[in-house]
Amino acid sequence: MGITAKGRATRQRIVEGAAVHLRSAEPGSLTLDDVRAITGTSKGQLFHYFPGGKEELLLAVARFEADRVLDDQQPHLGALTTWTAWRRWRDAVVARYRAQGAHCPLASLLGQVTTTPGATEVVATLLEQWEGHLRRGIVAMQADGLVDAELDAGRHAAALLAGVQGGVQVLRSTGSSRHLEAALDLGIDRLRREPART
Amino acid sequence: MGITAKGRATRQRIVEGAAVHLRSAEPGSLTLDDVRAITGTSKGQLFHYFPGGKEELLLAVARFEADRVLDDQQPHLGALTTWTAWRRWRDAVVARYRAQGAHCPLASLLGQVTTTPGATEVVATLLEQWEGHLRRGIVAMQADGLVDAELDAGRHAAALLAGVQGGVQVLRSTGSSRHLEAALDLGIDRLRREPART
DNA sequence: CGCTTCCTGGACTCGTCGGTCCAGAAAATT
DNA sequence: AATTTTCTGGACCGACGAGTCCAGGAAGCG
Repeated sequence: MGITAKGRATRQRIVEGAAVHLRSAEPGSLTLDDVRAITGTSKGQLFHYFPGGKEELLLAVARFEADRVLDDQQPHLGALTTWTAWRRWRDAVVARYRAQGAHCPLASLLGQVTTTPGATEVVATLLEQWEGHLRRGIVAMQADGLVDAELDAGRHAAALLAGVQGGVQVLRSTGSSRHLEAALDLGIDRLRREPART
Repeated sequence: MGITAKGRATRQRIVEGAAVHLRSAEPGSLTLDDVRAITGTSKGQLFHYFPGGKEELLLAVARFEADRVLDDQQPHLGALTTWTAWRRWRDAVVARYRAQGAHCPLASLLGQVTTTPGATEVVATLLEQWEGHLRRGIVAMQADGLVDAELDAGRHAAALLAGVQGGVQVLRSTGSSRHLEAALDLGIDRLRREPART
């Protein structure tokens, strides 16, 4: 019945191994043989733990990576209640993606999953949580009178998230973090100056 | 010697046919047989016109599509000299990507090209031109006194481009144009209110 | 018309990769 | 200890798709 501790360990090893491969120089397209090689497992095990085959495996890895994305921005992202926190968050994002360079594990991953409901769901969830953190941060700042209460928090959170996403994408293509930094700096700065309206 | 008119026509037919396929429901991965089927050509022709094989073909299609991206934003993008022009440009971008929905031909295309210098070059060029238009628009507005002259045009152009890119990406994942619109509207609005600084 | 060059078609090869299958080792359970 | 379940290894298969090759048709050219 069910699964043993050993089994769970192996499954975990597979997911993490695949993730490691994605972070390597040339992730290109991840093949099951790649996973086998890096994790020291056999085809049998792969299909034992992921009966849905490659797709199920990749989706598991995608979820794993999606969690990392947010984790890497903590603890700042979870407590954007002061300008200092925003600043630290900004730095963490820039640092993370600059270090990552052209290799966005999630991106190269999702490029391989045939556009299936599962894949979009992973992305949607990630974006939702991310934006939620930003929005709650803005609201908290408003509650403390640090940001104009009139400002539409949801709208600004959405725009900021878009800026970050786009900045990262440009960074992946050109290698420069200029756009990411501009989007972050101007986006955060915008929160300060909103009261100047009319 | 060289190439005849007939040959050029065939080559063009191949590129455009491939582009059509990418715009269809399930572009997934474009195979040479797909191209063959849709363009009524043979393997021989494909390799005759693209000796570099699939990669060279895909790159040609990518360049073709990249041009379309900017063309679809004209004439507005080329003459962002009034607030009305900015508004129209904004609407054109939203309309284009909303219509396109989850299918970004360029994105699904570049996902298939093994990260080669050629691929990044296409993207880099596109982004560069795009940003150049935005920057020149801001500068023009500054010259006419419609935008604060102190404002860093390059920085704002970069942030705006990032917002658009990210907005489109979110739209591709979630189907909602909320982020794209927020990024555009707040980004453009920011140009108006900059003088409020300090 | 003869000759060269370009264009077209499609059969064929060959590597890759996801997925299947089953035999047997290792644990758990009684 | 017996038996049942879970775990592991790897040989094997079949599909698919990129790229090769060459024979033959069309078009330019003296």
